[in-house]
Amino acid sequence: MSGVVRRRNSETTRRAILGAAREVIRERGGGVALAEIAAAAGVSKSGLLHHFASRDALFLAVAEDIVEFTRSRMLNSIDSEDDSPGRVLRAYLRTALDARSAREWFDPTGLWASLHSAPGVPELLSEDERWLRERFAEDGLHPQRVLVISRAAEGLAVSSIWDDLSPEEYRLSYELLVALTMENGPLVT
Amino acid sequence: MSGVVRRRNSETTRRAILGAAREVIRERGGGVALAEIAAAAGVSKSGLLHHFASRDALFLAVAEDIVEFTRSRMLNSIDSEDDSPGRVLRAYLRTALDARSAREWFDPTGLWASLHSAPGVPELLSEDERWLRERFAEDGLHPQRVLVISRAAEGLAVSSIWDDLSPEEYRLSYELLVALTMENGPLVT
DNA sequence: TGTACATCAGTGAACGCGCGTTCACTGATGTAC
DNA sequence: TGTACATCAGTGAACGCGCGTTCACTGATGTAC
Repeated sequence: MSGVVRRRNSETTRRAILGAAREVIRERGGGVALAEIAAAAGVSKSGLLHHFASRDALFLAVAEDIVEFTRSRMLNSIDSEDDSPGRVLRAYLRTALDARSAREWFDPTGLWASLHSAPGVPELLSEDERWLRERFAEDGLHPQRVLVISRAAEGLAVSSIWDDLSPEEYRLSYELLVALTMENGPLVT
Repeated sequence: MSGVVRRRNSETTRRAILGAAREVIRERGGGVALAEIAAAAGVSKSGLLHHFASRDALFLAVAEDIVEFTRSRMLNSIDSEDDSPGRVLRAYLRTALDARSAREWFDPTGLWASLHSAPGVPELLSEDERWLRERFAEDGLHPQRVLVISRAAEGLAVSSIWDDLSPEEYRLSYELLVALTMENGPLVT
């Protein structure tokens, strides 16, 4: 066949850099040097720049990578047996409040805040948020519930990282939010 | 009297620098140059360094300033006529979700995330959060309500800045949270 | 009142270092003939 | 099969710039006598 077979696999290196970048930015903040990311990916600084033209380009790519990954994980997390109102919101809770995800979305060094400065990232996030709200709207749950529960999930995710929240308190909060999706109708009379 | 009268008022300059720092960091992110903060405060870079020994020292002072200011504003915002359960939480909602405050606490460039890297700041925030939780606990409102409402307020504050949330939607959310403090008892049966 | 000295907010220039970006180059693999 | 050439992932050294920090200094105000 006429397809080009890459000698050292370019796509693999690219993904290694993206993963390393996400990890290192999360751990050390948005101020990290590219050299540090490159080292974590097992490539030289020039090697990194070969795949991503600039710091901004890398940061935007990281943001896209996370959004795409998280969105698909949420969709996969929808329980196909579950056909009562709130199934999408429950999948969101599972995804967003899973310990790993929480650290991916919100984190002490401000992963998102760091990425936010790269051109294109704010637009990307707004669009993702809009998409999410639409899914929730189709979910059959009373709007009051969607609003309170989704915001509380976000607040909880933030707090779970910044403040020191005990695991029990965290689990309790999570279960309370899930329980709120199991009933329907307005929250206030 | 024997008190020292300062010629160019040191305290005034100090406060001007703190205010300028908060403003500039919020607008341009935690990566701003000290020169820019100094310029906004109407002082030379050396002048700034005369008051705050280092970048880290300045950032910690800014965090302390915001915490102190916000805490006192919340306390002042407690309605003395209001003696039903949830008065503290309502004061918190007023303070945290006031447009100005929201921008002070959470903001697109990650004011807190930026400050977070300065030594001492994480401890400061944890301690403030703990203090706040204690006030809420004394408030007479069912724990489920405290938990969901306070987290939702945080989530809403974050979202109001990062995502483009319409003013109506914001107001609606705010009023819903306040309404939730006006009833009592568990949220789920 | 005058004089000598101390204090201290604020300055400007210079230093040094870290980091993003550039660039010429390597060497492994693929293609044309 | 062999030879000449193209492609391209990845490298290392050097450049240049921005920025935090240092330092010697200024000048206004205060104090001692």
